Amino acid sequence: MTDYNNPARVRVAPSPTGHMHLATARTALYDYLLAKKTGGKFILRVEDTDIKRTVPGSEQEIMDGLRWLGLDYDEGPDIGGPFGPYRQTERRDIYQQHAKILVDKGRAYPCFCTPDRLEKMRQEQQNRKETYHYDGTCRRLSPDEAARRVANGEKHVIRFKMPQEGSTTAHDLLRGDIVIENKNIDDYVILKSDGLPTYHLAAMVDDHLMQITHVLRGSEWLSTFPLHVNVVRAFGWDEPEWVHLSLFLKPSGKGKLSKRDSEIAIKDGYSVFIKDMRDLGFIPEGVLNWIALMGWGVPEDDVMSLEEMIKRFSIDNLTASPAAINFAKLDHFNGTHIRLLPDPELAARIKPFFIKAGYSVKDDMLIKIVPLIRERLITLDDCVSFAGFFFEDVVEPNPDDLIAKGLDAKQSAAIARKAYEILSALPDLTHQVAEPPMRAYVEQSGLSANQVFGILRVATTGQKVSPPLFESMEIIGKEKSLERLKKAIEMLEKM
RNA sequence: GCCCCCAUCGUCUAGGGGCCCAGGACGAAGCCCUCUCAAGGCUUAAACUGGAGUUCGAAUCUCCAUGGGGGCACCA
Repeated sequence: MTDYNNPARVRVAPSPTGHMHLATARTALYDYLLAKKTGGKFILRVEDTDIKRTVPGSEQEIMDGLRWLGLDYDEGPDIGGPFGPYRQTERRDIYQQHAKILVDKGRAYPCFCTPDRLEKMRQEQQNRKETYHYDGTCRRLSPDEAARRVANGEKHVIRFKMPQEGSTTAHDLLRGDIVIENKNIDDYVILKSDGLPTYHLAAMVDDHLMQITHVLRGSEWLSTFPLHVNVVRAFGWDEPEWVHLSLFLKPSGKGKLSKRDSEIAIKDGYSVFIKDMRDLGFIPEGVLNWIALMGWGVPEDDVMSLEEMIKRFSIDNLTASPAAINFAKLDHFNGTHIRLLPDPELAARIKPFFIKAGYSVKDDMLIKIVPLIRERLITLDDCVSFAGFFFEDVVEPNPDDLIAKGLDAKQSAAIARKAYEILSALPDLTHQVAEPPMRAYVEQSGLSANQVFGILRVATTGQKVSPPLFESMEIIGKEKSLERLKKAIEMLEKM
């Protein structure tokens, strides 16, 4: 059982090597929930030690993404904090000092093997169908000789000296003890020849120095978990609590979700990148609820706000098995949370989508439209296809759509003329005023409401599917509604 | 190939030895409501990977097999 009474310090530590991914968002969410639940701190640390892979703008995208989701961090590269800097390339000296500590302790050693030699060795081992492992050439160097060569300026890396005997037991909150034979763990490079650390050093040093209490990370780290535990112990530090989260799988369930999958998803209006989510019309509440439940089992009432998630979150309810992502479920949560938004809030959120589609939005009209389309939206972007016609001067219906089901153009025109007659005689077209006489007409004409209202719908909105007819005409206004109806009559008469 | 992790409806999951001929959600199908489309309500189909144990009793514990996933870099 996890103690939720002590403030936790948790961190999300993405590397700025591309677009921010769903999995990063979920780790951040759980981190955030744990921090808030315990009154602790949620920290963003940027792991940018691989200069070659660093993508400009990526760090900003991560920060924007976290804020868009509403996962505001308490400490981070742009806002600082008591344990900074929060960008690993700015902590270079710290890692070098710590690498030296390990070397002095005899727990790490300089390695002068060239990348070429290593690559050749890898090839040979592969040919012999062996697992790649460092052959220990430099491990066998005497400390004096190694020190001399380092002093001579010879190019080198620092490797961690794994014990060659025995086994390591590492404890994970979700999976219990993980035991592995030490001989199966290589002497990993912890400090590269460019002077920057690898993850194995940097993350361990930072987590300790930043007083991280719980490390939540993807289960792709499970295989190097025992190494990390050894590094921490070599320093003589206390370990944080470790939680290896389940992986996200492709929608097919075949293989780990990768950045490539976004290219496929985008064709269907989905994405695995947070920045796309926003543009596609997904809202943070929906995305959060969706990713929260992949890897976290809640018995019932699975529609939750961030606040509710904080209340209900528990590490013990996290699941260890990989989860295939399911965009249909994202639709569901997005639609559900859209329906939960108050009118003015929803209005503010859909406005940019109308504008992006080229409409000039009138706010007074927008607020009236919101209740009509709320329960019809899966994404915010859907507002355009549902309600764009409200901001249109004229609509261009497909003539064939004006013909009611089971009737011909002539009959449809007659109905339209009658409707025009009834509606134009009314003082205004509020739905309370307009609907009763039209219902009465349907009644006495022997036609179906579907037929009559269908013609009116296509005539006034220009589309076969629309928000409720009379409520829509009310917003369009009497003048414009009749104008559109008249035009439709003309179209029908020409057929 | 080697090492590690995981295993309940199509998907996400509840389940901690009897409360389970297995519950919820998404999706699917049907019905109701209905001016279209939704939303909403009701209903149905749909799962404990297999085999050995342990036990009076196993979805739950153990082992093996199988399947799935991850890792095997001077990447994170």
